[in-house]
Amino acid sequence: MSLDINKVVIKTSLSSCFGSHFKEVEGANAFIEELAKDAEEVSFAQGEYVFKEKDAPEYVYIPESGSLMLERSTASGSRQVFAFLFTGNLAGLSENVSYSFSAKALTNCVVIRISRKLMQDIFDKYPSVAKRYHDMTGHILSLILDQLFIMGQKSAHQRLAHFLLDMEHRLGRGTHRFFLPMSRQDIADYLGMSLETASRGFSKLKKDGLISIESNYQITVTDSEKLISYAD
Amino acid sequence: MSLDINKVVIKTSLSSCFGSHFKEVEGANAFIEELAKDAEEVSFAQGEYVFKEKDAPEYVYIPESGSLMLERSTASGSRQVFAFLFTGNLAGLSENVSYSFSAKALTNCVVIRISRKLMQDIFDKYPSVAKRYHDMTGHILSLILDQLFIMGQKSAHQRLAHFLLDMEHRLGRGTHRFFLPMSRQDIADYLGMSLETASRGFSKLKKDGLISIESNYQITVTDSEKLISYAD
DNA sequence: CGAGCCCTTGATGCATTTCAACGAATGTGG
DNA sequence: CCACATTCGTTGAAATGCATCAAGGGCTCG
Repeated sequence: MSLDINKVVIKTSLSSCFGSHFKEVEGANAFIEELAKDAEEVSFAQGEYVFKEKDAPEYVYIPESGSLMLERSTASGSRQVFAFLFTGNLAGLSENVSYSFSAKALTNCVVIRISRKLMQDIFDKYPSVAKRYHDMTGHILSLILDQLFIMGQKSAHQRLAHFLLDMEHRLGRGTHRFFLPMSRQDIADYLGMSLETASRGFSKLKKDGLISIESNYQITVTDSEKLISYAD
Repeated sequence: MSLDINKVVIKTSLSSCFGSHFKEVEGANAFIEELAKDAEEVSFAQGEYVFKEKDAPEYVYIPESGSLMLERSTASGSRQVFAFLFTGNLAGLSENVSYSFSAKALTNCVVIRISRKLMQDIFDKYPSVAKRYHDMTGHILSLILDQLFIMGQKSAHQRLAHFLLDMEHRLGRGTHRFFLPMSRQDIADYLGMSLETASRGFSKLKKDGLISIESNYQITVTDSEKLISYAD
């Protein structure tokens, strides 16, 4: 039940999650001290579930290394992927009765686990922290609206192009090259298309010279402008 | 700059928005007093915009009578409808820099307009009210996730069936009969399909005896069970 | 080297879009 | 009050994008 808040990966994850100027927020330091006492690092192997739908939402989670996927499955076996989470993203923020989705480890990963009770106690003491957290919720809401917009508007190949630009931005660390931690099936379930359509999309973008595929998961965007205009 | 909080429609709208037990929340009464002083009723004619994308998000809005539609349009003229709002729903809750969508009046309507500054002041004074508001945001987030799920999973006709069940629930006031305030085009843009596909969906559901169409906008669900299993 | 897994590619069929015409309801001006 | 225009919804036919079914290829691991 303790967290080494001096570890670089943890500092990085927290500041990426709560924002770079979080330390200036009143109560931020107290919050971090509480994390040091009560939060934990937890490891998950690839394919394990960090939490499942219907679990009581006792914690929120911040990936420190590795990737997660938020998904909801139906009785009939089909699945919708809601989001992919990387270092410093936040999972499980706003459900009350139970989670409405599961979080699955895409890779071996380490997550920071924070109890909701701790969050709530800090919110009660430090409204500024609560406000920041609420802003984060609003930001996530707007990201989901963007996703909804894309799902409603674009053709399958356009959605894929859009997805790749998002991944380039989030995984590329300033370069055009990135490693996808998820399978074609995961991508397809995220974008609401079949595995085959996703695969054909990759092939087409490659053939048209917009991306290159070093290996199945290693992608480079070779023509950002065209990819952007294709995704438009 | 004042609101008659004793008017029945206003009481109804507020309690439907903030929840029936809101009065028991610490600070709820103070909040309502502030509304009485600073909030306003504003009227809009059918087709007018309550707010537009890129407006500074100065207010939040609660429809008191009539219906709103939240939409985002592209330069190329296409449009995604994010939600339909009726009495007691909430619009504009969580954007920071600007709204990421516009709110259009589907009918002549009256909305309660509350300044964000007032909300923030109350939140600072009464964390319980802030908490309730945050819970509402979380609830909306889960509604949008449901919508995203539906968009990713279902066929066009299934999405339409799902939509009609939602409208029955929200507009039917306990009966199976309801009046749709939006056009076929609006429905199509909400569900990510063409106007014609939406229309064919209505026709099919009617032919199969799951709904009856008294007029273009007056719908009765005649076989709930079948409609539910069709939407599943 | 073979097994298993994931990805790719091809062929086919179906769902949905697009294009086009028609019909119903509403409003307007002669 | 009736012709006419306008708007919105329905329906049909053709075209197309995507899913599905099916086979094959490449990679990894034992």
